[in-house]
Amino acid sequence: MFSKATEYAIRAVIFIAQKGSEEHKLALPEIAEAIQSPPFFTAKILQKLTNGSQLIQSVRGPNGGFYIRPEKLTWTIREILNIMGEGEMLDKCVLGLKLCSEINPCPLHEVYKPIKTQLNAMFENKSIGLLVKEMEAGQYFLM
Amino acid sequence: MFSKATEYAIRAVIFIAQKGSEEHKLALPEIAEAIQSPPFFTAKILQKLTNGSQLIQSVRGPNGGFYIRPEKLTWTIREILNIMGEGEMLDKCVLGLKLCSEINPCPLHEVYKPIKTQLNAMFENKSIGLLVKEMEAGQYFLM
DNA sequence: ATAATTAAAGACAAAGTTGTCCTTTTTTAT
DNA sequence: ATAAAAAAGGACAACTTTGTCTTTAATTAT
Repeated sequence: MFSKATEYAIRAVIFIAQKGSEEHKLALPEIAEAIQSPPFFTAKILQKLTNGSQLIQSVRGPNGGFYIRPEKLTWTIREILNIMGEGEMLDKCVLGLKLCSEINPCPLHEVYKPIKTQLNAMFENKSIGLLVKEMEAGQYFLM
Repeated sequence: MFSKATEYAIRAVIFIAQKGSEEHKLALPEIAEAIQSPPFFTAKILQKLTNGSQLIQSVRGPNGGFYIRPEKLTWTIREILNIMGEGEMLDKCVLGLKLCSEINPCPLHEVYKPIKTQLNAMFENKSIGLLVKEMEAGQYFLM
């Protein structure tokens, strides 16, 4: 469904939100280990998540690392997808038709419509903070 | 959601099933035109669909082209996905966890479960023949 | 101030995807 | 038999994705 980079991005953000804070930043190796992703590749992804939107924060030097500001916990997975450039997937036609719409539907348009709605809801309703709360309540895994 | 190749594959199969027959085979340029796909690339994809599974038939020479045997009309989109090597997408974890399962769930497992079920149903219930029938009933597009 | 630590940035490489073209093979029509 | 038509198959190129490594810059602790 998503690229490797996007999968790693979502997993990394959840882990950082769960285990990190401004007082206790997480270093790259720890993050990569926790989500079982290639460290150098993960570094690139985390840069993307810090750069424009500052969904996560990064600090260099001793005791540096990554954390997420509390106000960013209201952001949803949809925002991660947008940053990673895969947000359009949730609007696109299943068959890749550029002009697919209600008045110009592809053969799967009607069946896919409710599924697409649920996919959108899933990614727009699950905030990072909620995911962390759910993870604390149950036993979930990121690797 | 799917690769370009798979999108083209699904659209091509539907078009061939709708417009072609053993008596009236469809040539590559006509197919590529109808589904707005790059002709040479489409040729490669059609080869994949003929080779092992013979989901579609091909005949060389004058008046040659592509068509689909009536018995293949019971096959579903899922079969196309399998041939194109993207069938696993329907079983995989949204976050790409290799070990994600009921007892080892990722944070999105529960929300995604019913959606995955519907995606599977969508691709396994829509036979090629049914899609053609639906297309004849309404106004649908493949480009 | 200096050294150590950490992420940032850039270069690079391998593999996969998308797409094009050319030659060969098969089949049909004449 | 021959020529024409069509797909099959192989080679190739551009681009993207995934992944690695090295150097640089920033920060902190001493």
